[in-house]
Amino acid sequence: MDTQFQKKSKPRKRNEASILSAAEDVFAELGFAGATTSLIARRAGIPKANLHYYFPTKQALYRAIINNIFTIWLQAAETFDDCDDPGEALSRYIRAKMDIARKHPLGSKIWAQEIMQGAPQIQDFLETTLKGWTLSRVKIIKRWIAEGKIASVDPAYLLYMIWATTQHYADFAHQINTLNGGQALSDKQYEEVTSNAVTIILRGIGVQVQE
Amino acid sequence: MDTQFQKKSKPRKRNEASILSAAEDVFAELGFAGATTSLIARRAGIPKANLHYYFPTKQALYRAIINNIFTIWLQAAETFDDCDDPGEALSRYIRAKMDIARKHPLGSKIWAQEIMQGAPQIQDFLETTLKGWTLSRVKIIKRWIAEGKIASVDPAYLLYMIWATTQHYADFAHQINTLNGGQALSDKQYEEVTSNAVTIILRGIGVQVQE
DNA sequence: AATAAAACTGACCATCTGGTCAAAAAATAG
DNA sequence: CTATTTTTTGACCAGATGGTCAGTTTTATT
Repeated sequence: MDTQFQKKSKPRKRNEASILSAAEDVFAELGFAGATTSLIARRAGIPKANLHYYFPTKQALYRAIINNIFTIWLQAAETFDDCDDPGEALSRYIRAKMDIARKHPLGSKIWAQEIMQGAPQIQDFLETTLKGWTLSRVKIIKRWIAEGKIASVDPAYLLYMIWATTQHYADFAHQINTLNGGQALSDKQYEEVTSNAVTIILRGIGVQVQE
Repeated sequence: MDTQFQKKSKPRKRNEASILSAAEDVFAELGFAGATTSLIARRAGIPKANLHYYFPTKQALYRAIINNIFTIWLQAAETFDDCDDPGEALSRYIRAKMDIARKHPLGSKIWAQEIMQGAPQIQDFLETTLKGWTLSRVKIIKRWIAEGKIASVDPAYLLYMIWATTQHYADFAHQINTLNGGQALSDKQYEEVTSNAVTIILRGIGVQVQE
């Protein structure tokens, strides 16, 4: 029987889920090189040999997690649509990115560490999907500039700024929490921080924004 | 004789320098947990036992590097002075940070990984020096707002945005280079990117900026 | 209940880890 | 040049690492 269409068994589903979750934790905390399969197994509550039954190598496990991160990345990417109103399109995109930073901080950290290490696992993604997406958005932003809808700024640099700001709230959450009296940002604070980012960036590129 | 005032011998100076340089490389690339003393020693061109003669433990070596990063951080911090003109003060600070991001990308990456891992080595610095510095700058920014010199934004969130944008160019240099046709940003591009950041942020908080 | 397939795991392995040490070599001081 | 201090290093250690495997237990199917 073709295993491709075989339903995943109950224990497989349960264990793969808890391994992936533990691995996300550990990879975010220690990076690929620093993470150990025995620590991941311990956090997942299973023996190491069992982990290797589901994911034969540390690399395979890491790649599975990288795949999840891509999926999330693509979801946010889709919110940047070719809209007539740059203010609406950009504010929707920034908000989507801020949302992801809050909901998936571990993925963001793993991504950051991958890039810092020279993207050994995701270089092809950068060169194909990310590059393609960026070029198409650069075109849209250029059109907005040509139509006089936003100030003349280099589109790529604008995107970098959006990425920087939004990912910062995931990657540097610990630093922000420390400055916030040791507390994570509340829902209200996070909404403020999001509005703040949207406002500064939009006003920064000359888009009127109602407060 | 008091060794504290003893001049460092020639070999000591030479070796400590090359070890620190190699260690900065490796820690930035692999994080504290992932870095190995034998790899650092190999890159420094000395046997591992010799490395441990100068830095008894991996921690001691790491702390020495963290100390260097603090020094650099403080240098940038000083450029944010209590100036009458927010535009001038902020643009000077942003430029200083961008400069550091370019000149010391490894330090920035090590800092980023420290924070992502929950700041095991620098928590006290965050709670004392960084917190104190931030509070004092928040006061200055609040005064600017009260005087109507800049728009009403949360000062802390403004600082986060500045940190995010400037550090991004160090931490995510590889991603940016990939999107830049595999080339590092040229001097000219880096100047553009810096001006772009200054412009968007200043305009974003309602400061006129001449282009 | 019988069978086949999937899941589990203790014990094991070669290699690498941070770190030590004693003895040799090089640098420095008198 | 001699004596002393500093530096260098191969060999070594106990523990951890990623990964394997054979045999047992659990689950699913009939």
